[in-house]
Parts: sequence; structure tokens; C-alpha cells
Amino acid sequence: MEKKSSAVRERLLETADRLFYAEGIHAVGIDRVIAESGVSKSTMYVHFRTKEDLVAEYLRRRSDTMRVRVTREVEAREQMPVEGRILSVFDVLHEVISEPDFRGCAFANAAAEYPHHERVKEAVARDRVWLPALFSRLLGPPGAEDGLLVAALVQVYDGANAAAHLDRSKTSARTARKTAELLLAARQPA
Amino acid sequence: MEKKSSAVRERLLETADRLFYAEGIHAVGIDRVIAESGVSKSTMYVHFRTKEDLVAEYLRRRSDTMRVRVTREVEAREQMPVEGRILSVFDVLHEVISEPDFRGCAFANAAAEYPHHERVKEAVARDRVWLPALFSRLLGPPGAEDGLLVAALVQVYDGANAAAHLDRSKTSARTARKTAELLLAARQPA
DNA sequence: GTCGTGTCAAACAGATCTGTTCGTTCGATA
DNA sequence: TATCGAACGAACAGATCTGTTTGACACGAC
Repeated sequence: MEKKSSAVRERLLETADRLFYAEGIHAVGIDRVIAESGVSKSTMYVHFRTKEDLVAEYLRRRSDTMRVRVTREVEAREQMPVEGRILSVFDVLHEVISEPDFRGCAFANAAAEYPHHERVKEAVARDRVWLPALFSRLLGPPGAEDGLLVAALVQVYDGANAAAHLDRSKTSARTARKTAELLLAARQPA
Repeated sequence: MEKKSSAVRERLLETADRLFYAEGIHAVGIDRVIAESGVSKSTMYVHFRTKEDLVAEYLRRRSDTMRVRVTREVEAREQMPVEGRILSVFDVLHEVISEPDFRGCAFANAAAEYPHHERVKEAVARDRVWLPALFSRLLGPPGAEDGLLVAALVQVYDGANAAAHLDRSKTSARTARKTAELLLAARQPA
């Protein structure tokens, strides 16, 4: 299934990703996407029945890309203690927010633009699952307070994302990492 | 200056605040605002020369309202130790995210919708100042690491805001408060 | 060689959005 | 009572946005 990976489709998605993320979804019309991707409008509507479809696919890929990127780094530290593996998530975040075109969390942004849009809400909900799941898995068989620890770690991650965006802070992921260290050190020594 | 506080202007701003915050700025047209405020379009354009002016004023008031609300709670605890005063910020946040129409940080949302819009950027920058300033003031004459502590506290606040919005978490401010307690307890005991 | 598929270019339809204009109404005040 | 300011309602202009339609072209497979 889903053999649809033609060259035009890919070009459309790359352009959509770049424009939607950089300028916002509402602010970028279909005409911009087709102009900058070099695909004709009629062809674009063959590959994506509506703009909504294009947006949904944009979000799906954003989520997958980030999840894979973070997960790969964590997996690469297989023989590290869990603390180091969890902290490496914040190292990836540091890389991400350092990229010149960083403009915050694509899902927070999409949720802000389309608060009552069903497919966007689904895409956001889907994205919001993987990071706490990763932390949970790394922290092993859940103790009583691990739910709280996971939630706290995710919050620190989100806060660093927000600060990097709204304050243009270049160091927010470093700050977040230190807070995460503190949270991990304070874990109940069961 | 700025004696402009007529009844129509107030009705326009109240309606704009409700609609822009609930549904997003792009998604709400001027026609919605005038219809729901019961003000004619021509009158609205007397009070606000453009939609942009209305948006800027909406953000200004949102920022002021929240700043006043938080500051008042903190000031009410004048004889408490600083830790308690700082933690009370997260109690206010808990109240805010518990309100039924909560839909995230209005400034994060606006920044997501208008990434390159000068007046929105100004409004966001203006809002982003008061919370770290409040934390700094409470923490007293800045030690070497207090900048880091302030940034960490703000991040935790932002993270709780994001989680409350994107995950519909009702407990995120409580989680954030616990993290803040940890951060404060770990302060260098100078 | 013909058919089918994928693509393009351009015009168009219909909706929506911001902002303007114009004539009218109503109430306060001098 | 006459005047003036504030607001109204409705139509309009012009831009923009999503999505459709039409006709043509290129190219590979049968």
C-alpha cells in the first residue's frame, strides 16, 4: 500500500514542508506551493485532493522525521545508563533548535492555527505520543512515580522548544538538559 | 492620552479576544467580530483602522491581564519566603489552564500564525519579558547562576502551558510546580 | 501506430476577506 | 429647535484563496 512516492509528489511535499513550517499554513496558499515546487495546479490536485490532505501529510512526515531522528540517537547509546540515553534527547533538541530555519514545534504551531480542525488534532495527538512513550520505555518497568517523571521530562522538552522559538534562545536545550539531569537525579532511589 | 474606552470599542475588544483566542486570528474574519459584537463594520473601522490594529490591541490586553493576575498573587504573599512566592506562579497557571476556554498561550499561538509579522513579533517580545523579570526580582540580587535558574523556571512554565494545551493535561501545572520546587531546592546554597 | 498516463498552462468559478463609501438615524447639547 | 457626533446598514471594490475544467503535449506499452 501507499506506493505513491512519485517525484512530483515528493517535490510538493518538500515545498509544502518548507513553506508551511516557515510561514504558517494559513499564510501559504496552494499557489505558492505549486509555484515554488514547479508542479502545475492540476497535477497537484491529482496527488492531493485538497489542501487539507497536503497539510495532513506534511504533519505526518514532520512527526516521523523527528521521532526517527531522536530515536536513532537514543538507540545509538544502547549500552549507556538510562540517564545518559534520556539526556541525549535534549542533545538532539539542541541540534534541532540550532538549525537556521527552526521556528518552533510544527505541531504546536499547527494546533494554534487550526484549533478545531479534526485532522490537525489527530496529527497533533499522534505526535504527542512518541516522546513520553520513549521516556517511559527507557525508564523501564514503571514505578509509582514514573508517570510524573515522564510528564516532567516532556514538559521540560516542550518548554525548551517554546523558549527557543519565542525568545530565540540558543541555549534553551542546554538549560532543559540540566533540569532533566536534576529530575533524573531526584528519582526515588527505590 | 488614550481616552478611547468607549462602549463599542470595549465590545469589539471583548469579542475579538474571545474569538481570536478560541479559533485563531486568521480563522476569524472581521465580519465575525462585528456580527458577534453587534457593532457595524463602518464603526469598527473608525475605532480600529485595520484588523492588524485590533489584533495588536488584543495581544496587548491579553499580556497585561495575565501579568497583572500573576503579579497580584505573588504580591499577596509578600511575607512568604521567595520559594513560596515563585511557586504561587504555578498555582495561578493551574487556575488558568483549568478554565474551560483555555487554549494555550495566546502569544505562542499568535507567533505560530504570524511568524514574520512585525507587530505580532513586538507583542510577543513584550509579553516574554515580564515573567523572567518577575522571577529575577523575586530571587533578589543575581548570583552567578540565577540567570540559569530563571530560564529554567520559565521553561517549566512554558512546558506546562504547552502540555495543558496539546495534551489537554489538567495536571501539568502541578507537575511543573514540583519541578520548580526541585529547581529551587537545588539552588546553590551560597 | 495508437492508446493511456502523467504532466502542463491558463482560464474560470465561487467563496471569502479586508477595507471603503454613502446615506440614514438617533440622541445629546447648545 | 438646530446642530453635531456617533453609530448603523448595506452595498461595493479589489484582492486572494481553493478547487475545477479544458485542451494540449510527451512518452512508453501494447
